Amino acid sequence: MALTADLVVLTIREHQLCVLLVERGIEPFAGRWALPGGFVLPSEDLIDAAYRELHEETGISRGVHLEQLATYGAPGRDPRGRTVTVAWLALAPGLVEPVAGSDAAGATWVPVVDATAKATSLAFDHAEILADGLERARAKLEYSPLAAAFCPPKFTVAQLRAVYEAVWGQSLDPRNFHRKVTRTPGFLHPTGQVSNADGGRPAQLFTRGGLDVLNPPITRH
Amino acid sequence: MALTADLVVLTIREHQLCVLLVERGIEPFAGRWALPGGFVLPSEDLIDAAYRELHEETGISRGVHLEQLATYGAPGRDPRGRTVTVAWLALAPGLVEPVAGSDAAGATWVPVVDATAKATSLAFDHAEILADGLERARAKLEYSPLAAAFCPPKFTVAQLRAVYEAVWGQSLDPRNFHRKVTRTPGFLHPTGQVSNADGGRPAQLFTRGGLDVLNPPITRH
DNA sequence: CGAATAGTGTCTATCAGACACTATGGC
DNA sequence: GCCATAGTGTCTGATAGACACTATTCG
Repeated sequence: MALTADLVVLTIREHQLCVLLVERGIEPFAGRWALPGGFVLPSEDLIDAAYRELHEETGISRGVHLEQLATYGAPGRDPRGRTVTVAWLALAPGLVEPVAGSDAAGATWVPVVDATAKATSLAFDHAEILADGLERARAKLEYSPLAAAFCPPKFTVAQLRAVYEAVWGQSLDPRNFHRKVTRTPGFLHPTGQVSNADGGRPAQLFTRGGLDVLNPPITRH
Repeated sequence: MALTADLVVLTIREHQLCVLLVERGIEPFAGRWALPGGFVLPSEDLIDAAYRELHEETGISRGVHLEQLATYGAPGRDPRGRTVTVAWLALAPGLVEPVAGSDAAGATWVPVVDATAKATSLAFDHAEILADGLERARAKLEYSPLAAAFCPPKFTVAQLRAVYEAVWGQSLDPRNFHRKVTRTPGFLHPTGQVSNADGGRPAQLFTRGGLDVLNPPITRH
């Protein structure tokens, strides 16, 4: 019984939700796009395998949210034989560049709209895993402060709103959003610094607060 | 690499949330309580293994909600060697009796207050798995119509409320609860029949509606 | 009748969404 | 001044929770 760890790594680039995909260099599915991943080592904890693969593909090892997604083990999912994969969801800030110098022939950020449109061209059952990961991410933005995981350590309310808009694919009222997130105690921690990167009035910079459940949630429409 | 399926099977008995536990007959952890489970067969789908184990322990094969919980694979979790387990959450109506004639030395419904109090006496990492299952069940009652999975095919609003009260461990206002669940379109489907089992005014009997997400949710205080 | 449970109506505080308005920067 | 973005105030409709009240059965 072979055990692997596969990763749904999401980030925001140019206001678009993107997923990290690799082009497979070997059979099966050589030349096809796949989620990054690999075998779990014999005495390695499952989450350590996920962190290791994440580091090998992206070069990053800190500041990334990582949570277990689900486990997939349909008997025919790998033509080489029985392989069970534990899938993980990782959320990375937008500034991360994937490294091509690893075992990934070419790791690239692909907009999820493109990836899901070409879902049938993904290797193994990775289209299903990707869909589950997207659903999990979209749902968790509502009731957890997870959106901040897509932002750099210090960020503005507008940056945070851009995350919600990219993940949900819908625009939100900037004024109501601002009021909502700043008046949820523990969600954001003000730094006193400002950023005027966008040409308008300078915006306050925040860091992530210690909250882990949003109550009331940020509602999606 | 050994792969197993373990089950957190919950039900309501006498207004108490109970979990199905078995007494282990063999080493390791012989004589200790454990979650029911067993090995996944070489060419068996993961969910089929979960259904099979569930059937072997409880005799039931239909009308049970079953969903994947998480996968646990810490290197030292099984003293016999590397074993990864996919844990499942099952919710059963209250009338189910466990069968003792299977490979389980003795499967019993244990109130979760007792099971969590004696958490350290559970085999393997089953205390952690049980805690995760309980947390999942409690959270899902809020935003899904899952509570009906604890009820027989036809049930009253009071029975449904008893599920929420047992799982959450808090009492709810019967009048507001009634208004809430009956005015959420698609949650409950009226049958036109009544039940007068409780001595007061006869109550309407409902079946589960087709809804799969409660919006707005049933809030937990 | 009283006791018990089922079910409805109503009040109030709160909140999401819409949107007018003010604040503060660059050009 | 003009434009863009940041941030606040206010109105309205919806809703959760508290609880008075009516309805229907049993004994």
